[in-house]
Amino acid sequence: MRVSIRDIAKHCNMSVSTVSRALNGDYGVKDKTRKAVLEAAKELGYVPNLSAKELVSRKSKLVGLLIDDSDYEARPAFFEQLPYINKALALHQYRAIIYTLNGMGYVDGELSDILSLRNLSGCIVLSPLPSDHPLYDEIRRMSYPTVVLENTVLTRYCSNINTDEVLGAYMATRYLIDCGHRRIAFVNGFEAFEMSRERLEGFLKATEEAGLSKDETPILWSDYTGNGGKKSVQELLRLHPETTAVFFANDFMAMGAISYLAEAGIRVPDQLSVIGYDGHFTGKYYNPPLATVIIDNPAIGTRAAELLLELINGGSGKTVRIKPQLFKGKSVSTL
Amino acid sequence: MRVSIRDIAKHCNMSVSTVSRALNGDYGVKDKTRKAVLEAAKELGYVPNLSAKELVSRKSKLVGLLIDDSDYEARPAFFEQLPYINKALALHQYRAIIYTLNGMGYVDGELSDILSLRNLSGCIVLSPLPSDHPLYDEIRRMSYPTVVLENTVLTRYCSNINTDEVLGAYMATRYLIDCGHRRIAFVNGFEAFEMSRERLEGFLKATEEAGLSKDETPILWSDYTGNGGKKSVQELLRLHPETTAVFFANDFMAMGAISYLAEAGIRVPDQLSVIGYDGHFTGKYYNPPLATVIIDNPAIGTRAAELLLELINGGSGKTVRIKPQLFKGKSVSTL
DNA sequence: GTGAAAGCGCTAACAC
DNA sequence: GTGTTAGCGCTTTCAC
Repeated sequence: MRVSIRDIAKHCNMSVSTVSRALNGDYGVKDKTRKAVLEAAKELGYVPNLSAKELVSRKSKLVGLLIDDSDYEARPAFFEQLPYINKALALHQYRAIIYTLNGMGYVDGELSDILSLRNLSGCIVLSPLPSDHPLYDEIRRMSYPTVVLENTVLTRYCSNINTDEVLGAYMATRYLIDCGHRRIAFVNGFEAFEMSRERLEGFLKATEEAGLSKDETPILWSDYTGNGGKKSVQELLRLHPETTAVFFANDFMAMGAISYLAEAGIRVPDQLSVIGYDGHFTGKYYNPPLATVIIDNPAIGTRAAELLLELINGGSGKTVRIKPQLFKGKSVSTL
Repeated sequence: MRVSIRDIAKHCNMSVSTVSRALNGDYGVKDKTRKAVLEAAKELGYVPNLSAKELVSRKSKLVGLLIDDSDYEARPAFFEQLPYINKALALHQYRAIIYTLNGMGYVDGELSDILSLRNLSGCIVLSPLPSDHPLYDEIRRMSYPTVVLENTVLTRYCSNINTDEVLGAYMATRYLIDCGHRRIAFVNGFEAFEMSRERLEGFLKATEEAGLSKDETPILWSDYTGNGGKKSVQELLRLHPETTAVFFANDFMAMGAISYLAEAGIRVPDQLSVIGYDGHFTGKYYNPPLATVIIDNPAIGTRAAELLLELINGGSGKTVRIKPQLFKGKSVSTL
């Protein structure tokens, strides 16, 4: 049978409350007592029962991780963040339950239910969702500690963490400009995402600063997938054949485009320069190695977990911005 | 305050046990009673307290997902499987806790502790680990429902699920042979992994069947990373310049190699044919689209969860093999 | 510094 | 078919 604190108490000739206090590092136990308890616990192979702990304390050392239940392509960042989230949580004995929720079929109140069902201490919303998604409204009304990625949802109980997307897009565009390009197209992802709009802002900032006209810098809207990138670049070549460089709002679109261009006999970067966004790790093995803006997913994962722990411990919601970094690769030529 | 079954009982003028029975779909309650309870539950906004349920029933609807806490490159499959695992589990109200364990620093007994700490119903070991890893020994001794991926650990309480690696590697090699190649190299990953040895077996089966000699079919050992692939292809060109096709035991090695080859001015597939393994989704956006063997991660994820649920419900350990599928891409030429 | 006792929300005998 | 009651393993007053 399983060893409980009652067994330890018996073994040590003490009461269960003393054992409990000793085990939990509370004050009010003699060093000697604590030592005896700890020893007995080890000897008997005691493993605490968290269900019991959670029942009485009305909270668990469990947090929810929410990701959108969509295609894998839509959420590469999550998977680079996860180990870091887990590591930061584990430092404080927290664990993560993964919820894959259907972004489309979201039912109001779902999140609150998820949280209260298991007495979760809080949650991290990892997938970017359209800014007007009901989940965000619910978070604004809730009083559960929550951290939201890639979206601004700031309350007493909710922190945000984002890459500085405006800066990232600015850096990418600026790099193309610095390489002598003036005919620069931007292929963006879904407009409903806050990050898309911010990336656009960064693009515009750089092009305007360089005095490039709207005609020189066409903007296309796509869907963040490789296929979408392929289609967009086809359209781009048709409508704006004078383009010399394209900034794709993520790496997969850039890859899909380059793959298509190669088949069409258009060489990257000799005939067309391409830069992506995200810093997906396969980019460095791409042919050619893909210029991109690296998002610091380890930092985001770690900070997201830390922000959540702060909220759980009574802190207030805040916003954190992570700096991106340019990776030049070999997909951009100098004119 | 939070609504409990006691509140519902009061509200309906019944006892808590009746409410409990009604809520849990047990027999022994009149339809009318159940209906009243269900209605009251909804009206009052009742959310069950799983901690309490778990405490008394001594088990939870929680399973552990174990992944190795190594570089992202080492575990792409997991991330394609996760949504399917989650979906299959959710069908039976199960949820997954993610444990990132340090494969290197594994302490004997760790897994059992993880499982008993939260009364987990079982676990799925998702990352391939060296066959002699102590974790597998522990699983062989344990009596917790466990599903192991990519390794043969079969007990009363432990099922396996694997891709048919021998077949997959055979298909890849056979494809190269069918395209007229006779000088075929194989760049494998870590030998300590069961899947590596099986992939080798498939390679050998195909080459022997075609009557190719050992000299014609050199074997190199690498590490499943893009960088490793790059280094291996360099070595290969030096030692076996007569090679016309290379089979890499995963896609990232193949990508790293192609990326290097392009820089070195060697065209794929014109001068050297390349096929990978895994079917990583970025392969289809690669330049050129990468020939590979597609592992059916959705099926593996779903089946893994189902196997675990079977074990939890008293079933016995079994082995399941999933068929891989050839994707021809454009990285292999016909001689 | 330690013990006794109540109770967290729920299930499962056992009675009726 | 429904109610009563005794816990599940633990924390936390409140005494002493």
